[in-house]
Amino acid sequence: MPGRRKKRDTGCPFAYALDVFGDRWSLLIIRDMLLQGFRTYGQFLSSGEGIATNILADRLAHLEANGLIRKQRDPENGRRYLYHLTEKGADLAPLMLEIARWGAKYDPASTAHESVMARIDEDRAAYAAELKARALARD
Amino acid sequence: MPGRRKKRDTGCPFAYALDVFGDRWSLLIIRDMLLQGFRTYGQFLSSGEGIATNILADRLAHLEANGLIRKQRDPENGRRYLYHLTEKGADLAPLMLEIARWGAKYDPASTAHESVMARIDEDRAAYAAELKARALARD
DNA sequence: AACGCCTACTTTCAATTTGCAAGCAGACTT
DNA sequence: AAGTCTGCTTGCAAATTGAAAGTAGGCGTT
Repeated sequence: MPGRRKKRDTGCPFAYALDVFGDRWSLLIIRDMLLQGFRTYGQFLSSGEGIATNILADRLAHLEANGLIRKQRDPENGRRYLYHLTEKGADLAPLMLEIARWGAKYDPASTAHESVMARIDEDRAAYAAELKARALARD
Repeated sequence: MPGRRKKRDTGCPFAYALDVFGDRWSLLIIRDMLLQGFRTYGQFLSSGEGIATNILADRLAHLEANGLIRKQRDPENGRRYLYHLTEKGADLAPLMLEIARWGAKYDPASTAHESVMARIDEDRAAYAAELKARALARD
C-alpha cells in the first residue's frame, strides 16, 4: 500500500492504525507470525504469497520501528534472526480473526481451514487470547 | 495499497479479503460509511483524510464491483449519487471496530471519541450489529 | 432557453512505490 | 580456505498514487 514513509497523522486512532499496519504485506506478515508461527526472514519470503525481498525488508523494519515486532539473533544459528511479536503486535489477534472470518464467509473460492473457522465461530475472544499468548510465548 | 487491478488469488480467504478491501483508502471509505453515515462522493472527498478524487473514484468502483457497496441516484437531487453498504460490506463492522479499538489503545496522539470506545469495550458484538443494521437501513 | 453552479467523475502527468533480479556481507560447514 | 546459508541492499522498469485541471449532465435562476 501506501507509502510507508509518509505519515498522515490526522489525529484519528483509526488512521494511526492504518499508518502502522494498514497495507497488504504488513497484514500478511502479522498473520503468518500469529497463525503460522513464522519467525524468520526466509519463512516470510517463501510463505506462498510472493512478497519481494526488498518489500519484506522494508515492512519488517517499519513494523519494528513502530513496536509491533522485535528481532533478535538466533542463539542457535548466528546468521539468522528470529522475529517475534510484541504485545502491541500480538494485540492484533482479534483483528486478524475478523479478517479471516469475513474472508471465509465471502470468498467465492474459499478453501479455508475448517478447523480454524470453527474455532473462530465457537469463541472468537478466547481463540484470539490463545493466539496472542502463544505468540508472546515464542519470544 | 496494493494494486487494485492485479488479483493475487492464493486461494486463501485472508488474501481474498485483502484483495477486496485491504488498502488504506478502501478501509477509510468503509469506516466513514459505517461510523459517520457518509453517503455521497463529496462527503468522502472532504472527509479530512485527503483522498484524491481519482483514487476515490477508483476505490468506489472497486468496492462496488466486489459487492461491498451499491450506488443509486439521489431521488431528491439528480446530479448526486447515494452510496450505501450491502450486507457484505456492512459485515465489516466488527473488523472496523477492532481497528478502532487497537488504534485507540496504542495511538500516542489518541484523540479517540470516548463514547465510541466505551461502547466497544462494553459490548463489541452488539455495537457491531447495531452499526451494521443502521448501515443497511440507510439503503 | 440561456447562464451559471453543483456534483460526480475523467484526464494528464510527475513523483512515489512496487516488483523483479542480481549482488553483497557476515556466519557456519567442510 | 572455499563454499553455503541467511538476511538483506541495490538498480531499474513498471505500476500506482497524488495533485490539478478539465468534462458532463442535472438544477436553479433569470
